[in-house]
Amino acid sequence: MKAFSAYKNPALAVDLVVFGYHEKTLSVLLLNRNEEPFKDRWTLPGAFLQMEESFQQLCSRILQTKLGMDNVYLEQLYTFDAPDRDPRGRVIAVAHYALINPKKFAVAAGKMANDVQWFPVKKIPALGFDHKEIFTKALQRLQSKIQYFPVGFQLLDEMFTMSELHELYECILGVEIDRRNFSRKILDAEYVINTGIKREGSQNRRPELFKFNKKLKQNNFQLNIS
Amino acid sequence: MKAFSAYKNPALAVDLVVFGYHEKTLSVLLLNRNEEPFKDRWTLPGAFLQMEESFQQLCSRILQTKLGMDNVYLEQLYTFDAPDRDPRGRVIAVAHYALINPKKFAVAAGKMANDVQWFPVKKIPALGFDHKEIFTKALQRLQSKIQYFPVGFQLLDEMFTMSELHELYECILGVEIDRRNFSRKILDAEYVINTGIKREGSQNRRPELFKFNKKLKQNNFQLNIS
DNA sequence: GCAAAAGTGTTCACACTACACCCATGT
DNA sequence: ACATGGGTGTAGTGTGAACACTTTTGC
Repeated sequence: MKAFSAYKNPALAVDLVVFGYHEKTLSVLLLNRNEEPFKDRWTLPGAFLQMEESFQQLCSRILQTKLGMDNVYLEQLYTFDAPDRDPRGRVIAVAHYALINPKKFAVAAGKMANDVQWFPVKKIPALGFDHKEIFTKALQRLQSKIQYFPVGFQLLDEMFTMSELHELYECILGVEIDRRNFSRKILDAEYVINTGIKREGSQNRRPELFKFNKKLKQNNFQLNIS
Repeated sequence: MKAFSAYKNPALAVDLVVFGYHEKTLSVLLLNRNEEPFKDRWTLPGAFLQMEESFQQLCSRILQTKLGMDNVYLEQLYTFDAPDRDPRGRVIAVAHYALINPKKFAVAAGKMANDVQWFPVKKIPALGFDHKEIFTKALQRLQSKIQYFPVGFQLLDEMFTMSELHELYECILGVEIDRRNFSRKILDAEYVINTGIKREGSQNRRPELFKFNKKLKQNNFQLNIS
């Protein structure tokens, strides 16, 4: 039995598309590279896989060390294999995307110097490597998945109003959705549970607060956007 | 700038789930391993990635050398990373699935000794490694994708009857679909073009032959199964 | 004429859209 | 009283599921 590691293998990395939702804007976390190649260019956070590490562990490592985050929604996206995608040599990137609530990691904002920044998805700068392609694929995945699967709650607080959820969907999908029909669909699908609590401090009528229904039996939800 | 290949990296392989449709049955190609580990067990065909090779190229290499096939529909499925998935050491597998028409590769049947065989998806034997998991994921992907995307034509001949297409969908999805409603949906979505030719040799009325509409503008198709 | 598969049409119910109206709260 | 956002209801339309009938062919 041969030892594979004796052979030359391509390097294996994970790149992360970290989505955050804040002030009615969907954003992505980017790092400003401080070394070649692509020095001073914005890129997705990433790291190389260690020999005994799972993707999950590596993702956590990236999120913790570079971004001070933990315990977030993660999903494998796609594996990018273009032989010339990294000028340093052959690097295969297993892209993942994460959904986080930026508010929860405000503590880590100290680390957030000029070299780590949120960028609205509508205003992504030029990216190094093939990261633009990765980002685009991640956004598409999120947009299609949110139409039939309860993803997106990870971007909000524990409790949220129907309006906030509605705005999130409109923001991610980039379309207008009828407020009342949306509400009915969410309720019919039993995506959320009414906590009975109402949010105080509003200028108008106090909206009801909902939380995500974690014990969702079967998924009836289907949004049908263009 | 460091040379990555100097470091120890996990080995990188591609495993293939090759689907074929024949005599109203969806099948998968399996290889009988003739070496350890999992000697004499059935496994998915696969191979290790070479340093300058793309996934696409590697898939072609596997299909050609092991199976005598070429020019097939291919799609990346998922990347499997469990550290213990291969007893020989750390191997990451980038799974792909392929759709082929077995009839077209009947020539290669000479190669098809006891060690390469089609297995109906309903009768998959115990598989080595984590290949059962890979197979399951591939089938699920195919089942969901066929409901909204014109995949599946690759499994049929160039020209086919509506009944054949209908049977294919029922077979892949494992449900009954109303013949007439199905036909209307396929036609409305402009998935197919009526060639005007009718198939001879039938015992009954001669069915019209269709071919896949390759110039499909936008995809209206949506099947909505269970 | 009969059986069996292929082609076409029709009804009906429900789901989704597009609305309107009332309620609660601050100014 | 009014403006603003929140909560609920309803009428109409269109799509899709369920179903029936006619046509073509071999025996």
